[in-house]
Amino acid sequence: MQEKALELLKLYRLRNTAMRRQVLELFLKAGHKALSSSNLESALEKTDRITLYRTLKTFERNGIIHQAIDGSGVTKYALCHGQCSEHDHMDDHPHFHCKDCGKTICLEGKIQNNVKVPKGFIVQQKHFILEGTCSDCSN
Amino acid sequence: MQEKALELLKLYRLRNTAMRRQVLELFLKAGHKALSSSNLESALEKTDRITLYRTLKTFERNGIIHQAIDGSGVTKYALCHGQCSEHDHMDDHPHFHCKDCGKTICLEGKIQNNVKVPKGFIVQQKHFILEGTCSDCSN
DNA sequence: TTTATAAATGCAACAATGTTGCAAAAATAT
DNA sequence: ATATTTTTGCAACATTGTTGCATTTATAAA
Ligand SMILES: [Mn+2]
Ligand SMILES: [Mn+2]
Ligand SMILES: [Zn+2]
Ligand SMILES: [Zn+2]
Repeated sequence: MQEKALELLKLYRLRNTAMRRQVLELFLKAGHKALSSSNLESALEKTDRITLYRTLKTFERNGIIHQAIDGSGVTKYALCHGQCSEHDHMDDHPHFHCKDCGKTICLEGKIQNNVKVPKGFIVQQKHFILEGTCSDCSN
Repeated sequence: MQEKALELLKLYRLRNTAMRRQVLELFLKAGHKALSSSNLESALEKTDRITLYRTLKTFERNGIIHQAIDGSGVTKYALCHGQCSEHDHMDDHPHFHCKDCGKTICLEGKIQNNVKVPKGFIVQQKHFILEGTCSDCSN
């Protein structure tokens, strides 16, 4: 994971700092699971929430992570698996939010939509949230 | 509108207070538009944000209003037009969020979904958010 | 390898929002 | 009119988002 993290930082021309390395490793480890600031904070050795905040913004801006909208009111991010770029995130997949454990994960597949919007409305992005119980919690 | 508000309070057996009447009237006037606490606060004459908070919770609990999840990070509520009940909201319709003016509205129609969830996952609710530019902002 | 430069960090500071406890006030039931 | 039950308003606290600025650090240049 460490190599992958360094690789990514180099690829995106971001300076190699302890915070960035660690946060990136946590996202790589998380895979399709979305992480909140507080998730990350408790997993980090040294934690300054402002620096973390800016790190997340930087990663988001660069298309390394995307916000996983889950309707919980908690801001969560997950690794971009496809190819995202600045302000043009391709995270066009549904998210599942478990009400029991609070976990949010990125699901496979594109969002289908046959929603009719009123005249004059222009749709630029879509978010599909499924809420319920995850496999860990349903047993 | 005043009569309608009083009617609803009676129907749900909620005590007729100034805050409840006014908030309800604002929702009735808003129609399909979702309102945030701060929206409401600036529209109210007398505003105690805690009382407003509890009023919204009460209305939500009773199925008078539902949260309009729009991914903006701002909690917004809109009138339940169908028949919602405690903890069983039927707000099974998409929401449109305008990035330009921040407005969120409830769209017509049920949410379609052909999303495949992994084994063991149980879906209880769905949210569909369309983001873009509303008719007021697209001109 | 040292030094210069550009960027990131850490802290203070502030705002907004969510949330509970509790005494006082108000709405309804008796 | 009075008793009972709810609601309100305030204090208080927590979490999160956000910016400015001086200091530190990473990288580029010499
Ligand atoms: Mn995702
Ligand atoms: Mn709605
Ligand atoms: Zn779960
Ligand atoms: Zn708009």
